[in-house]
Amino acid sequence: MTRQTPTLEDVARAAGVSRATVSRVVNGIRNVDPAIQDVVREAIRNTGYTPNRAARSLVTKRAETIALVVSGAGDESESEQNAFAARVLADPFFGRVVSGVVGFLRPRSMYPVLMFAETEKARGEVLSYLRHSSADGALIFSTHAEDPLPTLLAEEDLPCVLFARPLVSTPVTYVDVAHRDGARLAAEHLLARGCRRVATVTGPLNLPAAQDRLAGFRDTLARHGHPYIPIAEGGFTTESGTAAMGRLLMEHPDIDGVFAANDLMALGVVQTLLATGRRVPEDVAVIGFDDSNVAAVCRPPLTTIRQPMEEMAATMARLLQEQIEGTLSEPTSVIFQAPAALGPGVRHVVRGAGVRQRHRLAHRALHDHRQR
Amino acid sequence: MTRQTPTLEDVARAAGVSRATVSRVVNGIRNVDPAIQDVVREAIRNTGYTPNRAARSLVTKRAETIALVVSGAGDESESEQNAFAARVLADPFFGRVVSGVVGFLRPRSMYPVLMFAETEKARGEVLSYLRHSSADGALIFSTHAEDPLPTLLAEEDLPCVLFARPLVSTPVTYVDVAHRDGARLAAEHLLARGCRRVATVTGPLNLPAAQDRLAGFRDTLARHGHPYIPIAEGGFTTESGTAAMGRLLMEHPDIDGVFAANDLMALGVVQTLLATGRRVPEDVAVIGFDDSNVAAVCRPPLTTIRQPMEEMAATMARLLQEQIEGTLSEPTSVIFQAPAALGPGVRHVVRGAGVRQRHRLAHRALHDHRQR
DNA sequence: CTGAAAGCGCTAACAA
DNA sequence: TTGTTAGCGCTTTCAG
Repeated sequence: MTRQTPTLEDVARAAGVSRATVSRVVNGIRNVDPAIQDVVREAIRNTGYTPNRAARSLVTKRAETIALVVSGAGDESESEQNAFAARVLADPFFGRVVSGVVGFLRPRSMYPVLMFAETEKARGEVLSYLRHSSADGALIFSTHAEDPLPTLLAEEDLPCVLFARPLVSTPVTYVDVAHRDGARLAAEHLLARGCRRVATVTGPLNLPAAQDRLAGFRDTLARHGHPYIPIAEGGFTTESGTAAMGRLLMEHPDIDGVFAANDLMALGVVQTLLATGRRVPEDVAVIGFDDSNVAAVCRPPLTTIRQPMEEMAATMARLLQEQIEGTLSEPTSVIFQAPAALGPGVRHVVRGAGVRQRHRLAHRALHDHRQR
Repeated sequence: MTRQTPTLEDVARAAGVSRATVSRVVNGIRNVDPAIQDVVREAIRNTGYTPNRAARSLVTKRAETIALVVSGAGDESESEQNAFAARVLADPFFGRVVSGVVGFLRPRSMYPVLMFAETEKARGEVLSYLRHSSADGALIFSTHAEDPLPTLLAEEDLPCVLFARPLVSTPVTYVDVAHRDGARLAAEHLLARGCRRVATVTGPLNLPAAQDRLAGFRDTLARHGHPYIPIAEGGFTTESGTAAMGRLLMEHPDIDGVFAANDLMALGVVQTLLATGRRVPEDVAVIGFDDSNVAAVCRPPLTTIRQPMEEMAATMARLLQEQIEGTLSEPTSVIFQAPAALGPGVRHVVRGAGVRQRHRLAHRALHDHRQR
């Protein structure tokens, strides 16, 4: 019934040459007579041949595929797994990331495989997937600070690139944004607006990103004569933003400016402010930090610090590719500047130029690490 | 350097049996002495063996992988390809779909590979990917009515399931929502609110979904004594909603109720209404149709017809699986009811129960089709 | 119930 | 420059 897909053998026969020769032209290896190349290419066209990935992968140990892994830390129960996936995927953050990755992969005819690694078992599957070269490497997006996956991958020298600097020091390549600089811009924005009683809703403080945004915000305000800043910790969700703002208002009802460590929380903050009869931004100015793109659909328009998420994701893919090809031997990090943008869709002058930094690791530390 | 991953051979040696026997227990084939099974399983545990997918796939012609394909119709230029991908991925619709698919796949330790097929070349790649069983089947999400991909797949009997009924009649399985019923609920909602001068912003009218939503809306209103309904065609984006509402107001400034054929457009509609000094919903009531989940982050809360997107996507995965396993021979369609929900997060009483329908195809039509 | 043997389609030495 | 050959790791007849 189902027509067989043509093999190298078929092409070889059609072209009157050996399999090896066909293989050579398919893989663009020189040392093939140009005339024969033409004949072979013609035969390929006639037969409609395309290489069988499984067969090729079996011998080359290359899948020409990369894994896009969303990983957590815990050991969620079966029932919580779907919820985990749903939560991550529902976040607009995800679409932007995939978009950036796909932008890099597409021209290379590569396709990402989507994996989740929030349990011990799932991590094991990711590991064996990579060990078998079912994927040549992984792009890791952790939702928890203590995610063990990066270390597990690094221990086995499996190619991977992280989104965001990991909490534990692991010799691994990552891409991140300059959180402190972004937070500084947020602080300056509020000050420039004339806010004098500012507060911040932070992300989960065990996350480096959340810490850095808080630190950058605090430092800037301190430098401007505001040594004490009320803070409330949130969980990067809209609901947590709503709650956190409620707590802040309880203690400090006269707040006139708020920096929310991400846009979803900023949304929650705005909702609480409106619900308590305050006007935004007349009474209280709010600025977010752009992980998602909710700022674009928000009324009133949300002021936010723009992260070049797509570019960051594309850069991750590029670094992974270099790692797979062996072009990149040492762990590297690329830090993007987060340019300020007021409101959604505002054209920003400062492009987010990536600043690549060599990550020098003490030999000893690396060694110790390998010893586990 | 890189430790070899253990093979069947290794396990066989450790267990003192042949490769074939190990393979049998790995694949759960009966007719293996229980005692030997234990020995083998122990050896598997000790060696840390996991099957090599490429090798297995080479012989079984099964990849245990499915493709999640976002396909367009046109033949976009190179530069437009990224834009295409970005547009689709930015839409929250996408996250919900992936979430639903992953919900089905995860418990089966399967992972989807993400593909785009908006050009001739990309379609070719998807086809050969499936022909080679690099993926066992495809879940297709078309963004255009004249997408040739479903037909191409059907012609080669490659397993696939579509999201939404295709425009051209193709013997292919699909999952859809009862657009007319949903639109009817939207109409009834507006009438119940007391609206008397209603209008609608439709989707691209070459899409069956957009046609059906329009038809359902019109029919219901006609039945209630409103034979004429102003309409403006949009493109399922926020901007197109803004523009369409502007056109409607130009001709009919006294509109007091609007049905937008999706939420993104509803957002645009609301923005135009507010911008022209109208209050929502006091002056003009707006109801959307939920493709994305923007309704949840919208102020004022958007009233919308809820589509059970995740369940629909999960059902697509299930149908594809059945097709791959050969359990499902004939093309089938599953139509979900779209329950009405007022505002975001409102618990709806009517669950979206899937109504499976056999899709009876005239033998002759099918035959003609196969002849191309 | 178990093992031996023959490939799946491809690449990569190694010869010619 | 080209062909021959030996596998990659697995499943699957076919004997035993």
